[in-house]
Amino acid sequence: MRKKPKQKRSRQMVDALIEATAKCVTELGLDGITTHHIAETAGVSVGSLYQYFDDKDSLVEALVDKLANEIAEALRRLPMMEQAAAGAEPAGGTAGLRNNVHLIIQFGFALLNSRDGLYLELVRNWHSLPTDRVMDILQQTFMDLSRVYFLKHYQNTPIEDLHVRIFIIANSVMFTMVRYIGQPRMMMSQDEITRGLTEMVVGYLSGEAAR
Amino acid sequence: MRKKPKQKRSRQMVDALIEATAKCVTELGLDGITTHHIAETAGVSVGSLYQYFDDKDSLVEALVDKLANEIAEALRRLPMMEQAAAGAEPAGGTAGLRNNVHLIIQFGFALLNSRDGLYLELVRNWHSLPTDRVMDILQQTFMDLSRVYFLKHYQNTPIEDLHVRIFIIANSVMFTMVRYIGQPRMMMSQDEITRGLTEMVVGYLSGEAAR
Amino acid sequence: MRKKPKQKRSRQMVDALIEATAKCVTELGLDGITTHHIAETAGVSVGSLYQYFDDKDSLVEALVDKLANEIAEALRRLPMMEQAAAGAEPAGGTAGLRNNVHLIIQFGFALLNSRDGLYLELVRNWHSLPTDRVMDILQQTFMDLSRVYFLKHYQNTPIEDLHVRIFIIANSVMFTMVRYIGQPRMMMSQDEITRGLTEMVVGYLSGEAAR
Amino acid sequence: MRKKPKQKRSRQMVDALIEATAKCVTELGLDGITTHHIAETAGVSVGSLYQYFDDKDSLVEALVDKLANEIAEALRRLPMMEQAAAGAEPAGGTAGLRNNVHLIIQFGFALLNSRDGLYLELVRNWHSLPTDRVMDILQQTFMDLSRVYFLKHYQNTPIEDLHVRIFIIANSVMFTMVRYIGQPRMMMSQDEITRGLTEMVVGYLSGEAAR
DNA sequence: AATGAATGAGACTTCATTCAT
DNA sequence: AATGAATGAAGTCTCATTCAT
Repeated sequence: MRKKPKQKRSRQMVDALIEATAKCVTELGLDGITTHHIAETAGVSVGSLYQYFDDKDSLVEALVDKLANEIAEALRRLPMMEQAAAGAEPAGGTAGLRNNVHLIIQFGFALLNSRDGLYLELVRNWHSLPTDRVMDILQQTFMDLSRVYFLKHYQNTPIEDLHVRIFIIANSVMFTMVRYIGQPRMMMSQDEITRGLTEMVVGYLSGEAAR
Repeated sequence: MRKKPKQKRSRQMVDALIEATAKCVTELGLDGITTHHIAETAGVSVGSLYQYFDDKDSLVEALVDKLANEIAEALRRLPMMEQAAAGAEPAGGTAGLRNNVHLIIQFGFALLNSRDGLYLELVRNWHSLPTDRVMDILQQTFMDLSRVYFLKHYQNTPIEDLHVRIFIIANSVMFTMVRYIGQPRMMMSQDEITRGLTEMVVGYLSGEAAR
Repeated sequence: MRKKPKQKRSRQMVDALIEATAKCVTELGLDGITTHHIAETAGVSVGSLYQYFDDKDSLVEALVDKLANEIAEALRRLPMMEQAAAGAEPAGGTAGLRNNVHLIIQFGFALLNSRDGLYLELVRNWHSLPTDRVMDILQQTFMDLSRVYFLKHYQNTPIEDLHVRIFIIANSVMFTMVRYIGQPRMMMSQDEITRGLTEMVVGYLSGEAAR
Repeated sequence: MRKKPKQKRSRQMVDALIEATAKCVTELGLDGITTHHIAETAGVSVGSLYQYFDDKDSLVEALVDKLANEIAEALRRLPMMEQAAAGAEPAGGTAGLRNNVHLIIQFGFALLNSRDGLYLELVRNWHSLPTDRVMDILQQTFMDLSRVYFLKHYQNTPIEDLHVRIFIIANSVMFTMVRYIGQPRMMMSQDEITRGLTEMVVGYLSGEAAR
């Protein structure tokens, strides 16, 4: 970012531009956007755009950053997360785990379907984006959540490779969902996918080898 | 494809162009390639390129097609596949399944790491490619393989949602691997990922709910 | 036209581009022009061209439009037209008609010879241009003029097929002139053609069958 | 033309290429044709095309030449022409003239509408073609025909400017017809145009000033 | 003679970025 | 600070013509 938006005016401008970028991405796809489109959508001139952002990529980066924070925030507000944060004892047994996994996956689907597919488009193009921060946030969040469970139930024999499991699960779930939504002809219901993913994840997290 | 390469000469040209496309993709990324680059890499003129392909996209499509066939071929040559095709009885029990899953995942990693990351780059950009055929091939292959196992072991109570499981597994495994390889700072070994994925997949396929 | 040239600067640019197009057409022929040529002639970059016009055709269209208006304006300023517009009584008898027809044909020749043959080149290529508007303007003008005469002299028995006569005359005169000018080796003088055309037109308009 | 087609094979090839050119022109328009299209339509290779013609323009030139001869031939076969050639006395008075003019104009319309608009397209593009020869042929023909009439009827006072009149008439008639056919929305019938043109021409040829 | 693969100059158009006002 | 006109490099694709076989 070229300038630190200290003044109110500037922050408004920056926000407007980021939001315009979001709109353009949903409407034109990540590589359909142009600086003119974004400026026009934001109701400002291209010149102003370059006053606040070094180049087109910085804009997208800022958008991704913003969304990452939004997601982190939304995650933190999930019931289970708040409970965990509050030090509450998680629902015991596999049933509780399954329930929470299920909720998170539903949350993921809701996210990917929200904002007119903005997240979907961004996840699709994650490889040309600085998505790492987002994934980090997600993984960290899941990690925190999982740790609570495992500290609780298997504290005697802690899982060594938790970070590996989290990595695998996060990516498996996320990209399976994205691929599913992207499918034109859906040969299976979202509910089936949700249940399947839940099954897989719970099995993996609580499986024999986990102990 | 604009012309049916009947003559020997033509097929060479087509192959050279596709191979040049492959090279350019690995060197410049999928959306860094240009028709001139490809032609130059193939050692011919742009005109020749358009003599054999309608446009740039057709070239990429041809490349994807070719690779899809290569992969299908390679899969068919995997020991377990040949045995299955030969009607051989699969190794019994979970151990046999685990072993095969492990082998397939290793095969996948080998594939993604081969060709200087060509596959990696293509999978990354699957959303802007006619990847469906490839995924179809892969899923079909896995489906065939899985069926053998399940017909064998659970023929009394066949798995209703096999296609859902295959979809989930194929995407989970593939994109987790891609994400792993794409990670600049690897915090875990490929072996850990391989074992983790194997664990997850086997658990999912042979879990309680599968019966 | 891509942008409404509201600002002074814009209108200058648009005019410069249209004028450059005119120059290129006279120098290179209608299908010898290129966007780069035009931009260069106008002293701007190709990009600017596309800032104001959708494509090459739009430019030519704008040129034709502009010229059409110029011609219409010039016609309106012809003595006979002003008189007619003012409701003045046209010179009586065939002599008056002949005189006016003669003047219009001379005007036509002057037009086709002006601007370094710009009009000539455009009329030659009328079939690939939106020339309809121009012809409409011309025909309408002639129609108006003619009507005055005929209302005056033959009001008892108005000419039923006036529009047919105008169509025939307009095209006959215009293309005969164009063909004449295009002839490399002129075997007859422009004056002879002018008189011949006048003769033919007057004869046709005031002939027996006209009554 | 690069080679004189002495052998039978060659002449066939040349004819096939010219005919293919004709077909392409009617189907694609004069500036839609490509050498490949023509060669393919003729059922030969591009190379062969260049064996017999220097370049694309030579091909079109040959086509125009061929058509010019066909037209000349067709004209010569018109009843009035045969009679004139046979030294027969033309039908006396204006009635005979009118009748013949009418027939020629109908012949012209038939020609322009024949061959799927081939002639139409060529006349439209006369300016980029070596049409002069054709016009010469037509004018000469008309000149011959007219001369018979005028020698007969006005031999005492021969028309000085016959060539001017012929030039004017030929172009007037031809381009008025072309323009008429080209009109998408026909606001008048072909018959009206034919009669109008006849009227004009006859009036011009037999008018006061002609004597 | 015939073929048709190969050539490559050149046309059109886009769009990130700059800079004078 | 804001504007938006101007830039021009770069990319895609066409097609007349040549030349090795």
